[in-house]
Amino acid sequence: MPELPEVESARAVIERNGLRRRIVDVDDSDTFVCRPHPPGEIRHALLGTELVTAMRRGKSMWCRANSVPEAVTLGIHLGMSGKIVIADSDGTEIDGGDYWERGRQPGDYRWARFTLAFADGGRLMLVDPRRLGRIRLNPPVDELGPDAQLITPAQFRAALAAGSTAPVKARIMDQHRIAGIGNLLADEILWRARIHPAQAVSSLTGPEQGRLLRATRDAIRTALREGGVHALTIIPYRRRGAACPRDHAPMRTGAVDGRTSWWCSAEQVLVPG
DNA sequence: ACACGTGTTATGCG
DNA sequence: TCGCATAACACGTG
Repeated sequence: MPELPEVESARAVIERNGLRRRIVDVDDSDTFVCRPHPPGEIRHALLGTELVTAMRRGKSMWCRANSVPEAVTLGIHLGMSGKIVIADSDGTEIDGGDYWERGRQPGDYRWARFTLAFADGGRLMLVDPRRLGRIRLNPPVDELGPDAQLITPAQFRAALAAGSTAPVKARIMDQHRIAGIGNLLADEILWRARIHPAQAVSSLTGPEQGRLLRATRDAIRTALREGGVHALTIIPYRRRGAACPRDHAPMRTGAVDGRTSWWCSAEQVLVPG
């Protein structure tokens, strides 16, 4: 389910198949997913327009509509269980990969929480069982940190600004500082960098910061190339009884930043500080 | 029946 | 006001 690589897949789906199609109907009746907009507000803003761009920063996407006189952007966030599905009038379904299916079959739109209907009969849907995804107009994307895929060394150092006792895992998952890293990607990055998830950011050494940036880039590049976070090395070893695939020490688990975390008991050691 | 969850955000506390 | 921890959100799955 969606972290940066999956969201990028969804963005590409919209870019390939959702742009330059006239919007003739909008279902924005799910007030939880479309909050804070009242029903009809998003519909009114988009009727008669076409989406013309599909952008992404971190896990957030937004599409510019060719509305006049004022520009409108449609913000899309997949949450934990959201997926973009585009179906043509003949029922052919184009999706963003297999990152969330859980037995769902093409044509099963029970959990369509938001729908754009196009003039040719096609539809773009946010399919989202848990309804933790979100649709809104003009999302404040500037509040997000730099995209984790594109972040520069200077931006990365700034995001790790010292003077904080926060766990490093919480810091790299803070979307306001670095955008795009979720729970699974964070575990992979920290495992690659051989850093304990609960290590205080203020205690990270220069070499550790360097390893962290390299691991971030490598993990994201791999996940993008392989089609999602499922392809990352450590994911199959996030389970009771597993051994680290590098040194075969037992994997440990615990809650860090309120999230289930897994790390190698030998290579990722919590040091005081 | 019950706990869990790959994300975000409101709330409370020091 | 800031940083941080926690609960809440919603609902399918094991």
